Amino acid sequence: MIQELKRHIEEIITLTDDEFSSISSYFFLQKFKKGEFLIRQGTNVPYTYFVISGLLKLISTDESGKEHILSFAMEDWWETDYLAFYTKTKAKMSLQCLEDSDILCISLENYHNLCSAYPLMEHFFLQKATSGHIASQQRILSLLSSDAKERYEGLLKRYPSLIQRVPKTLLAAYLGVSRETLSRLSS
Amino acid sequence: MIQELKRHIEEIITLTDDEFSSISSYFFLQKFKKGEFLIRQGTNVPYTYFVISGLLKLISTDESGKEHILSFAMEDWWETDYLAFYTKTKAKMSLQCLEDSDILCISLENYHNLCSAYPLMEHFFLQKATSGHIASQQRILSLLSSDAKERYEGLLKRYPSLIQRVPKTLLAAYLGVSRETLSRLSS
DNA sequence: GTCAGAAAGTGATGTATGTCACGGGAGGCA
DNA sequence: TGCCTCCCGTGACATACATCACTTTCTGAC
Repeated sequence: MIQELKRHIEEIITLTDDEFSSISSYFFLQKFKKGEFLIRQGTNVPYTYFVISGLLKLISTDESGKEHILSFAMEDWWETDYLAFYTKTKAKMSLQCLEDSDILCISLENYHNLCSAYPLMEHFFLQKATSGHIASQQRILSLLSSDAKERYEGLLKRYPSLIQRVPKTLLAAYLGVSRETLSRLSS
Repeated sequence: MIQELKRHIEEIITLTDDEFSSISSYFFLQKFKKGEFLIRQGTNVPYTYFVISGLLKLISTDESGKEHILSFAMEDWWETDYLAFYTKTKAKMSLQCLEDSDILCISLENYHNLCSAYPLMEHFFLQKATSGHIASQQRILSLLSSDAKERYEGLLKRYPSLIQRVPKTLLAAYLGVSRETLSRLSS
């Protein structure tokens, strides 16, 4: 199970077995059932999560009760409410399981200690943060420049497996269109 | 001039004068006039830029010739086409001066060398990348959940100085609405 | 197998926003 | 002064999309 993390980290840096076994001790494994919350809007956010298997959604619910999906976190994704996590403030988002999931958790303190002990890991996280930033920018561009249909096609192209795994209602909440509009696009 | 960079870095980490003077040698200063391009869509992106003074826009021009603004880079901002910069591919965006600007430039090679020589700087860049990611996520949320008027008011609140510095046409291109719609919001 | 709830399609209608066209004002420059 | 360009406002009209209401299909629990 923890081997998934090793494989993932070694896509970017190389580690000895000893190093990795020490690194892995900064994490702990937790299993969640479909529907369970890892983070609830308004509560503390003690961990950042790494998805070994399963699928999560990061959502923000507005005053009118409408759910907006900031991201789907699949295998090999890091996710949390980063602002709340780093600043120790209350979550502005919720993180919820769409499937039964195996998750590695790391606390803020352990995260800092890990980076101090292993500068290579800081390098690893920098690359992850950078590519996350690039991906967000791409999404902003698609929201600025594409209509609903183009955004939908782009999503299918980038994550073809998603359409099998989540109901269209959720894809709509990710794309920023109504369920009905998305339904009419397909026809 | 280079002191702006020192002050900026020291908001996050602390450096001796010697360390900083060595760090600063990885950068060089360049002045740009209003209207000049730091990056042109379709060309190489040899540098990441730090804005000492002035104002830039990071834009993507679509097939129909319409400009979309990914960000305004003001004093103390780091900006480039990150994807093109890190992967040494051609720029998908342009970076252009909205005012005469003083800019520090760092090449990819120097960036890597700087991070290797000064792990503290890697830590600094990690924090910057993280907060950039958080800010992008906030922007995605506002595009998903707010209408044009709310987005405009949010922008004014976050960057009240912008409205003095850039024409409304550009604010519209940032918010993802037409110039005309934005104009009608104010009335 | 039955039933309740979720998911998905679809019609009618309302609305926010885009597009096109025009005019007026402010500022740079010969 | 006159001219040109950019910026901004505004009216008329088109359209993409939201919302509401209804129906059908699917699925999972018992």
